[in-house]
Amino acid sequence: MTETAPRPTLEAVAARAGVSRATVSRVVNGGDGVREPLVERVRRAVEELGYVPNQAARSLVTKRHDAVAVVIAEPETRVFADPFFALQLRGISRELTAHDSQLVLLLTEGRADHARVGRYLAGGHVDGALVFSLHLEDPLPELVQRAGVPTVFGGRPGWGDGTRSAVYVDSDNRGGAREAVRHLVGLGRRRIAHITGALDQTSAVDRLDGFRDVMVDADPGLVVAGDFTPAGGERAMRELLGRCPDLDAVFAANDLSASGALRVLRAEGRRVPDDVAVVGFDDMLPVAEQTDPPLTTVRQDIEEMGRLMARMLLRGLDRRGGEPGAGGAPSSVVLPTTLVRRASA
Amino acid sequence: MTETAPRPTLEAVAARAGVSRATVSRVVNGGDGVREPLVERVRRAVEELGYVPNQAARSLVTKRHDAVAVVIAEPETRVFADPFFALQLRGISRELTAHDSQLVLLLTEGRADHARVGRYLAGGHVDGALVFSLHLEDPLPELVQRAGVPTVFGGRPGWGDGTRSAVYVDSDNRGGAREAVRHLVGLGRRRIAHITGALDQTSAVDRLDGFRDVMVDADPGLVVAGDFTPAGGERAMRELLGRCPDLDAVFAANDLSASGALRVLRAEGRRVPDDVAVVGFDDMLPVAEQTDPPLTTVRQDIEEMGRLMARMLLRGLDRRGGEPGAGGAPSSVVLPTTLVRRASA
DNA sequence: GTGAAAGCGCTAACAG
DNA sequence: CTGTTAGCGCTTTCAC
Repeated sequence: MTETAPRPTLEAVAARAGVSRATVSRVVNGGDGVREPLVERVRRAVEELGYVPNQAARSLVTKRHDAVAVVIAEPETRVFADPFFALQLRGISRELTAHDSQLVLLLTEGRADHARVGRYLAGGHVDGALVFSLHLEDPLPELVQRAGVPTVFGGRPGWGDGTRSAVYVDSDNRGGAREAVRHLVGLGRRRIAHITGALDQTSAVDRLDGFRDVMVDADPGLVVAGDFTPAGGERAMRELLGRCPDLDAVFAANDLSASGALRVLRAEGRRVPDDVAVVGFDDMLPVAEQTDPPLTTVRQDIEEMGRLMARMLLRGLDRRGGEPGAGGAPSSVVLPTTLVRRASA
Repeated sequence: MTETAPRPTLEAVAARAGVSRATVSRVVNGGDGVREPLVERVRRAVEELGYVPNQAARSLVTKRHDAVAVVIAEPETRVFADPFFALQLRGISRELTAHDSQLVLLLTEGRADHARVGRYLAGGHVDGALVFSLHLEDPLPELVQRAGVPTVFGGRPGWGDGTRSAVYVDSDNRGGAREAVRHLVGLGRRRIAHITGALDQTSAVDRLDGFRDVMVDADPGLVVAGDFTPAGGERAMRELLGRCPDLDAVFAANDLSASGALRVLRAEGRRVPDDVAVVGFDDMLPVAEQTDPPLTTVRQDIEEMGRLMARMLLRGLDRRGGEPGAGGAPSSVVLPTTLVRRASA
């Protein structure tokens, strides 16, 4: 289990190098304003003792932690099954690493976890938080608000209380959905169905709104609730087929549910895109390119969203240190989407 | 971006409740030894001020952090693409949550990250570490060793220096591989090939050894290196087919590579299992059950491995607090595997 | 039972 | 340039 050697302190290094604690501290933190020979002596002492600064002590006085929490309001099962999170995390991770900040991943599955996460955030472990995958009525926004931790949200938060002024990064879900459906219309399809995402998330609602923008008076039977998973897509597709056997196109709220829909269509002997055209959302390569046929979908740059969230947060944090009010608070960003045509529509 | 209200301190709560800091501290930490009326007064003050203890200050004196680092030596891309990690993390997360400990996920992609992770671990942010997916020559074991952080490894570490005494949880990779190959032999197969995992990981080496245990003098051409990914499985299968067109069975080092192999076999018109029998390793349900045909594979309980790792670590940590030497250091565990028969062999 | 006081290991003025 | 001196916010003896 590895030993726990008592770690040397600044004091010890100072003694060994024959200087004061202050000098050691200076050297450890960049070493400007210390003459070369001393720097060298201190460096050696640090090396010999294997000294590493105690972060708790450091944070206590600096109030900085060089760590950012990423809070995902989903069970691990989903977080790790859905490439969406992987991509977003990759973007975030890249940006944080470049800023020498540590990513701390917090998964919250239920009410009990919320308390723990709240304590963690309020406990001053991190400089800021990146929060995703919010569900309507989610206590998280209020919680980070109360914890007093600077936060950037991934996706527009639903309207809780602390949310009005929230900073977020989102895709143009509604616009992207419109484009997808218009494309289907342009293909001559008339009986266009929609498999929604989890409707307790704004992204799903926005995509549904986009669908309705174009299909103003669509048969209500053509809209079926999914949940962003392949299994949900299968279920929805089956229901759709039962209810409206004459449909000739499907717009699924994301690629994962589109893949499920595709499986059902094939099993039912409907040809794609000849009998039924299918469009997804996300352009998650490992999914969209592997389906049979490859999926026409609305592309959003997920990794870039992650990167942007991190960048906005870090910028905001740095600003606190600098002149107050310089540049003002960052404001939310909505990224554009583009339709990617493949074989399914 | 949310405001940063200055958080109230113990002092403030004490003042408000009209007691000393010591008393507030006692109440906050369980409240034994404080008379009821005072407890009540303090509780109310805490509530009203929204007080949350500052962890940095607390850790500084207690040397506890109620947090455990999970270090995965893989890029996010793989971590999130491979359900293996999801399952293991789920097990860990469950156990840590039950112990009210926070999971801190650290991904290390390259040398630069190692330094950062080393600093993080040595910096005293966590009480212990769970480290996985070690590669041969990986500096991580030595690093945690030097950081002086109690650690449990997932999978037997390769033999670095600090590794001899390392505590780990592993599956019986060699035994499982033997069982898989024997099964194939029992089916009457004679030209049995092996697609290895990433051979810089002990699990892959052990499975290869298991294969060789049974196929003592197999044609060396029947062993091709994979890397635990579906793409690697495809590549290996293609090479195998070119090199030994007469093979009649394949044992793949994990389900993911088996799925790749299956795809190639189908594309090449080989029937599974009639022409070529295939066995995988892991029994990762979302993979093994979805392949066509469903995969016969060696099951290991990955979630349980995670849970066990966490439990062993926590137990070790608790022990430090209690009587020293009680029960001695925990020792490594090797979990058994079982063959799961489906349609592919 | 409760409070006073002494640090945990570090940084940040402030002198010199 | 370097050292001395105060704390950061908390827990924990030790008296009362």
